[in-house]
Amino acid sequence: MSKKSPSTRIADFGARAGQSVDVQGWVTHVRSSGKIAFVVIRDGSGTAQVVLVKTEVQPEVWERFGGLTQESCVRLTGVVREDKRSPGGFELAASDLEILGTSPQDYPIQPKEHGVDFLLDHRHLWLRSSRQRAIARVRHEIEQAIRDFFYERDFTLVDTPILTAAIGERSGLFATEYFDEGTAYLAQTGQLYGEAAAAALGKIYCFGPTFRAEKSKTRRHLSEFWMIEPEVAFNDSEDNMRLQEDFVSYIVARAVERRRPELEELERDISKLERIKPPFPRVDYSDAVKTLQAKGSSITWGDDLGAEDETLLVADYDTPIFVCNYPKEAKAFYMKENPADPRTVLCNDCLAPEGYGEIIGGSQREDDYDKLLARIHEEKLPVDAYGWYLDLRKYGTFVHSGFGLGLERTVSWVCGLPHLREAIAFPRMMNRLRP
RNA sequence: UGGGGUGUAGGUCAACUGGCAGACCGCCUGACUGUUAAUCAGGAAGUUGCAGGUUCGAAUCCUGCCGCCCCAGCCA
Repeated sequence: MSKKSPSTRIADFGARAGQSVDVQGWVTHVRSSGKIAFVVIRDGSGTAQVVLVKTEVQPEVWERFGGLTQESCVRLTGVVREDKRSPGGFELAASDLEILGTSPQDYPIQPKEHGVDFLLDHRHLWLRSSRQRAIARVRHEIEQAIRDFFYERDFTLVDTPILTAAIGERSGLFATEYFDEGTAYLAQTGQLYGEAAAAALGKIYCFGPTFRAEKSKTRRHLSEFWMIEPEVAFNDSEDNMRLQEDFVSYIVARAVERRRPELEELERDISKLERIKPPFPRVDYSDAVKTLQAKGSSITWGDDLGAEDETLLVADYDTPIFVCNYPKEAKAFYMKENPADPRTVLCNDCLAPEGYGEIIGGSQREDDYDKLLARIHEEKLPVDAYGWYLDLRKYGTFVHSGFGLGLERTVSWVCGLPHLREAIAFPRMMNRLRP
């Protein structure tokens, strides 16, 4: 490929009206009317219509145009001009066309309906479509908002390990051999390491991929997903929920503020997002059970909320809600016993509206050495593996709380996606390891 | 893992009670100087998921297997 002057981004067309520029990108569409042709190209910054007139270009340029196919990579030279008939308001009157990368005639993705399986098989190409680009940009904005939120509040980012010994959640683990140390497991959470870091730095968060080998095939589960887990020294469960509602509201507001065009591309009802403001309603677990029973659910005290129960409960609200203080048996061993009702623990789930379900699980952590040890025994967990975790209660134990927010579930909710699989570039699910 | 559904052209789907394998989109060829998922004319394109069975005859009925989707459980 030849070296030429720096190319112009389509996003900058407005500032270059009347000037001659070079543009590099991929052909998304070709329309021809005999002696005039329209080529739509995409360069990552935007899409633009290019106009070629047969009588105004060299014969070989017109010839090359005839060879254009969907997703050909091209370099175009021409003058930017304003034109109401062009989709972006500007178009390029082309004088030269160079094909940088050809594309055969069998490009599989059409601007029409496709089945999910087909699209996921072609995920590497599907990403080029406008809807997928919009989702990627919203996800990016949310990730940046997350980092900004914690940075502004003086949290320290701590990267926790992905390869771990058996520790953390109960459900399925991915295993791999680890030198002479036996089996290592892909991390399901960074929380326990986060607790250790909180005693060093006060306010911390970790943000990374987590792995669950659960054999679940639902619209709300991935085998590999990204989780944000803050942990704050001296926060109790109430402080924890205040942090959560501020955090979620900040993320949503940021997406609405800076990614409105993308949300419109996704046909998201933005008014529903604009209602997301703190405080979020708190519903005590025991009250939730009574409400659900009154609505006809078969739930009894002690059960975890099923998906149907969540939907039933959330139907009364148009903001996220907190369901607080679940029975001990339904929750993880590290959650702090509720002094007001020892059958329960100081915890909360945050349920998103519109049926998106649980986006956060959070709790105050058990800071009493003996009670924590007793819970480890009750759950029949290997005490040896938790020696270092118990040390956090042995050496200067402290009230602390934290939570985990599922990134893909949040992105799905903000974008209004029907399934989690579109919320990440290359989803990993039970039956999908490639591309 | 359990329950329900589904599998036909590159894609999305039709095909009545078992009776000639179809449509649209895309692609190819041609026409067209302002198209917006252009339009018009023509064309190519199939091991009906796989294996077996019933039948004069199977995309269609039966058995087994496989893939995928939805729901549930688990969770974020």
